[in-house]
Amino acid sequence: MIQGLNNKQKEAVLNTEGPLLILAGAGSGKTRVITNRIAYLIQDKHVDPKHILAITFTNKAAEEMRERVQQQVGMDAGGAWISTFHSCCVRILRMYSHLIGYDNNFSIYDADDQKTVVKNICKKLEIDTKRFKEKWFIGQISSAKDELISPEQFEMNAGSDYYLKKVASVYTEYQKELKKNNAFDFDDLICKTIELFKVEPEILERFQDRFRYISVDEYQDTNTAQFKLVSMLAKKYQNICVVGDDDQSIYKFRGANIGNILNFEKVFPDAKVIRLEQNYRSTKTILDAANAVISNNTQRKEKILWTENEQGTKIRWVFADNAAMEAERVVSIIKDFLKDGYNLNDCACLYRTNSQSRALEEAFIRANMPYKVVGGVNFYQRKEIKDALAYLKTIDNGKDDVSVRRIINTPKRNIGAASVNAIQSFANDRQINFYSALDMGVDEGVFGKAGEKLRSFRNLIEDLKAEAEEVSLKELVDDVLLKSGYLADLQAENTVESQTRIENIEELINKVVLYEDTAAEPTLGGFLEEVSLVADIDSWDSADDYVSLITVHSAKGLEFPNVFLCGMEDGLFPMSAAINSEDPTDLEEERRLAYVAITRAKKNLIISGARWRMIQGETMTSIKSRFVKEIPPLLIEEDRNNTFVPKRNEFETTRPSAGKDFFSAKPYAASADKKQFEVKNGGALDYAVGDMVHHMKFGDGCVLSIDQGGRDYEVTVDFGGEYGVKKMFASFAKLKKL
DNA sequence: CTCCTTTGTCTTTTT
DNA sequence: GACAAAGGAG
Repeated sequence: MIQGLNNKQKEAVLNTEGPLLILAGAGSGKTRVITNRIAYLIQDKHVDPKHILAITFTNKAAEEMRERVQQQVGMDAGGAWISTFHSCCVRILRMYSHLIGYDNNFSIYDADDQKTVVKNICKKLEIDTKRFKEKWFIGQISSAKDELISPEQFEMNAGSDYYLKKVASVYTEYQKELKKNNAFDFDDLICKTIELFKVEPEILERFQDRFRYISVDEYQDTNTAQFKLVSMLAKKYQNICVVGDDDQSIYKFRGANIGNILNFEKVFPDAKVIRLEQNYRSTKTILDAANAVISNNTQRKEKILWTENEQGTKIRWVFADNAAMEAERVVSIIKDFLKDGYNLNDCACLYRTNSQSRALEEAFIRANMPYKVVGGVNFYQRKEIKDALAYLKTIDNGKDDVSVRRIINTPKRNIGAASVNAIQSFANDRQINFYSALDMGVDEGVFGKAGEKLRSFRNLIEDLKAEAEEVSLKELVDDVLLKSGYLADLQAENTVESQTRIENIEELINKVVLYEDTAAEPTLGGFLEEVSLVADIDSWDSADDYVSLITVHSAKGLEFPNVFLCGMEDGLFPMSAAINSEDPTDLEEERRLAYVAITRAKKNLIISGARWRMIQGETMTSIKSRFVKEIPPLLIEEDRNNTFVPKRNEFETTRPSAGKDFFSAKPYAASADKKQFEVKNGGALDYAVGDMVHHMKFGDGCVLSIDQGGRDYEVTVDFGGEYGVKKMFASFAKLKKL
């Protein structure tokens, strides 16, 4: 069990009794320690697997850990709970949520559902959603829940503050609404489990006795509520092991509380602390760079990560002219790696924001190189999938108003807002759920002309409900799509888009089949639950050969021989919001994110950026990220194939909001359109000094001068009036001669 | 009631 | 530029 572990790691594995805090630096083998620890408990200490609870950050990590434990122990560790906080809580709530006033077949609401609920509440409370965004309320409510603040407490804390009072009223309504719909949001899963434990101490004790050995991975990213939950569970036996690295805390925005690392020793006073500081993953160069960057943070536990690995190659810095060319360069470097014997899945492109994947994707498609975008628009967030799931949720949980309202007119049944409002007010009058109101109202004939349409919808749902008891899940889903007319509608549309939607639905059916084949006791509720808790990263599979395109957040916990860190420009990474924030810890969080990104690399790290980039439809110019500048120059070299156009930096001054519309034209695509680019710039412009020209934004103006600047022309135009004299690049301004 | 056009917002990051 | 939400015409 402890072979091949270093002394510190051994110590961490063998210390099974009592509270233990493991501070594990990046690449220090913490996953290995946790799995070995669990295996050691089962095999050497003869602990029954059912007494073990291991919390991981993603389902993927849980699955992997389960496999590795099984491999080591050579037996089924099935009795052990290895899961995420959320799945763990769902499991508990499915058994006992009736004790806190919910049905055990509750729905789980995602961000979209939350927004729908809040939107309705705002309408009811006459809150202007232009001034107060639904998202803002959801954020406030979520942070409150992360800190275990109830609506009542929130109201009290709000005092006479106008804004907080508004939030309090929405929060109160929101909780009422969710309860009425028999639904939990993600935060509720944690909070309501805690509530259950508080209300029913004997249930808590049952779980305390069950989970005598608890471990929590990625401890730095737990929030207050999650910490409270594990503390409660571990209170009786005190065998709790948490593993984390404060330098990799990147979820502050989600309520993660670094204080948990400090608090741990307060809540568990005899906690032992073990530091894992030897890195087995990266070359010296990469590790030195990571250490240099993170040392600029003031808010951290000082630690020294070291490695016995070789020095390795220098980090490469690529600064391309625009995002397309950056992507081209990434692709060509990957081709070089392939020549060196690497596979595609040895390579990953990491970026700060999901929107950056597009430029890379285009380059990969052009190069005919297999790639996979991890994350982006989650499969389960697609319209067609959400629609299908809303049908299933309606069948499973008739109280789920959000789902019923979603599908009542999808596909089109000529049931409009008027009918929906009529049902809602009927429901309000009788204090019943939306669907019950629909059901009763139809029978009592209170909906007038719309009655027949509503009746056939009601009959459809009742029909499917009855069927759900009889047939397999797959048959049920098939029939939902068939009898609702949803599939027929898509087929009739017959567009490329509707075709992809059908394919996605087929994919969903595959997942249903897979679930039915693998689950011990497949149920509709079980399927819906599995589906609502998937993370982006869960779909990632290291076995297939493709390049991974992934956000830095999602890449946490992964490692690749060759890492491309793309879009390293000031304003993008770190984001300008963090740069301009009054709170200096925002920038530190960005730096930790950069640290996470750098430490994903084992052998080669390529950092790239683009001088010009389209952001929200506007082209911006940027400079090298401050984080790249924090890497000692000795460790980094300029990419040889860099194209450098010095003149362009002059335009930085025109950048932020003042020069908003300055480069309002389409960026040219990279090599595919290169010819076009050269013609446009090498060839003569069709206007000259003194000509009148037209600009999309500024209107008509007179050309004052044309200068050769870098590889483009700089044109100065006097537009007169409010815009005055503007300087711009010919290829971007798209001026038309009048 | 639906469809089409226009307008506005958005990009941090996710269980 | 992309997408959702709101507004207006049929």
